[in-house]
Amino acid sequence: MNRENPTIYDIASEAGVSIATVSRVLRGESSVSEKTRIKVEETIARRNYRPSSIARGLTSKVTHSLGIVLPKLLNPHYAMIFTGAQEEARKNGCTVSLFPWASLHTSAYDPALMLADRRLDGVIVCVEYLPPDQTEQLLSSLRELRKFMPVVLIGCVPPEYDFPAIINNNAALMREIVAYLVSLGHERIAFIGGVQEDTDALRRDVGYEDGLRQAKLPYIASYRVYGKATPEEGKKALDSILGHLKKEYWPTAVIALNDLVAMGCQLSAREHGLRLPQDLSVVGCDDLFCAPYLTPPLTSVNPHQQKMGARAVQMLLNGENTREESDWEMVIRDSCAEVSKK
Amino acid sequence: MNRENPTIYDIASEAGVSIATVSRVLRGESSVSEKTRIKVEETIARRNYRPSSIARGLTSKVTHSLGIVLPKLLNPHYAMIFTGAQEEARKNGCTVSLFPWASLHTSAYDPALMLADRRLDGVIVCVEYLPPDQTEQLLSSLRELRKFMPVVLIGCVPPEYDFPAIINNNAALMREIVAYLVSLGHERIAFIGGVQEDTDALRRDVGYEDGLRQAKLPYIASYRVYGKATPEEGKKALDSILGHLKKEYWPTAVIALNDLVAMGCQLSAREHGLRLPQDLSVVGCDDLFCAPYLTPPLTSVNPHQQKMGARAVQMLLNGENTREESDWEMVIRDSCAEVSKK
DNA sequence: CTGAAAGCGCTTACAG
DNA sequence: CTGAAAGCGCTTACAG
Repeated sequence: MNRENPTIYDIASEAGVSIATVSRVLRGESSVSEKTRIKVEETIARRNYRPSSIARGLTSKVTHSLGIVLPKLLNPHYAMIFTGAQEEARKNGCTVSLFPWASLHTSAYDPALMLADRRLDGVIVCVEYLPPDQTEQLLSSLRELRKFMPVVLIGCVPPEYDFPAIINNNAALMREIVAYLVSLGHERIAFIGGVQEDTDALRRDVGYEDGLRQAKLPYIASYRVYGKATPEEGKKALDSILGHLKKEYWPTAVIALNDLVAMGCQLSAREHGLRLPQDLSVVGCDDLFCAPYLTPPLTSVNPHQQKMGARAVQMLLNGENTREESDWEMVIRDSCAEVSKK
Repeated sequence: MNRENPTIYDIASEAGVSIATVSRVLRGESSVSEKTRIKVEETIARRNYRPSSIARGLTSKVTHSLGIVLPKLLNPHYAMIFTGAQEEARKNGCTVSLFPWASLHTSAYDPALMLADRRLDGVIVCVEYLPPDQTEQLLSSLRELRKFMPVVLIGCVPPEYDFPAIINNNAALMREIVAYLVSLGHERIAFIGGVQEDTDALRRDVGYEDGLRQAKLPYIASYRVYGKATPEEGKKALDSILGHLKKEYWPTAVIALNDLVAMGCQLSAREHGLRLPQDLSVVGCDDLFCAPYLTPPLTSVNPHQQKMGARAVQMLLNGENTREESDWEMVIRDSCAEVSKK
């Protein structure tokens, strides 16, 4: 492997011009004569010369690389955001690097700042639940980071975060889901998932309760079970509802925090001998690729993740400093049924 | 936003030392006296100084950033590889940037070489099926790329690719799956998915046919349907088998190229009134997170994607130039049943 | 143990 | 239209 690649000096001397001229044809400046441009381009091609973006970054202060901070890539929800961001970045000649969320809030050696070292052109941070004490630390990390590069947040961003952001209107989303289930005749609607103190869960609870109120349905505490947004926890949660309540009080519908939780609920329901969707309607959120292939195909809310990712990149690159609400749509499949009349 | 961050000069002058000394404490050299080290560290902390990795990269030739080229992040299979790579990279102080596969083989403006510009410390390329003419181009792109940085390949790498690689032994894997199904009494075993000319499909076909031969079962061409590795194509493929054959010839088991294809097969089977798994056993591959939540929970092959990603990073960082086989294990769930005796 | 100086590979005024 | 020169923010011999 020949790692001795030519530099701008090699090209300049071989083409018989100065490095300034080479730099000009590299950047497509029009002030170069046809003749010397061709000469330079020819030797660039012949030598397979590629200018170092590192050196460019040093002088021009632009690195054409962005960062994205994700809780976990394994949840396709985040993979979709990443993909949207990556595609938009690519259109603008930028790449995007992945940073683990941990680096932002652990008190380990290198907090937010291993990002800062990178001198990125900007970074997208997908926020997720944190215990209160760590929230404090995250915020100050982000403030520090912002001194080095633009930052935009995605997710259910708490109001005290004074950053440009794309936020989910989780309250409105929950209201719509509840209304949909009510329209199918459901009166016992459970809501599963979310960490109790988290902004996300808080906003969802608001919408959930709003929805119930609007339908003149009582809020029943046993129907609200908190937990992490995983299939396992979703299963556990529904297990506990079904285990603690007499059958006549069992919910006829359950709203899951996301599709992962919904998958766990479906499993729990099946294990309890419930027929889906006749005995239990389930609604998820995020509209993962597998939603149509679950049994029954899962009704979910599509939050347009790729669009969010792409929009975040635009905000970063345009220096927009706004707080926007992302849009979403319900995707009705077969996991909800009209409640059966007794 | 104050983008005027201090440089090593600022720190040096404020601490009353030379930039060489600051550089030394930055890199933890022991040859610095306790006293000046403390003095320097104090002013670094006070000014929130972060050395620029860009400038460092220029001098030291090490950028601490890796690249990964993926067909698509939306298939969790690749997200897992990425995650494994990212975690291993992190342990070594590196980040990893995502590059779309397209950039490697389209004849667009910037072929493989937008990667080269980045002067990465190495890049992982996950290979996937390409039409023969593009294969040629990919190979030459990779050879060019390799002049700039170490490259390791992951996947079903064709033998003519003379690169360090982590390869899947797809033939052995297929043999094991066939043997498993045979042990359940199956004799009519279909195999769905894969692009016919592709190395991956080729290797799998070898294993599939080996397996049949070993069980003294005939190879029946109608049971082998090619197609892209998506749920939609998987469904179409099984639809066509079930549509063209009399019921008595329907397969009792189907091996899907991957879990995505398997999901489509399950759907097709259900639509044709087949009970799963009694009437049709299904085996997938990749062991995606949703496999346990499909109906029935899908038996699949886990290829240890995170391990592959991590190993690839090690090879890159250690300059290992080997061709390794990745290991894997079958995860038996409930999607396969003994074939029902007539 | 510490500093002066060269160099990494570019871009960007500034002259001409 | 083109070149000489300074500068981007570091690291690394080389002296001392």
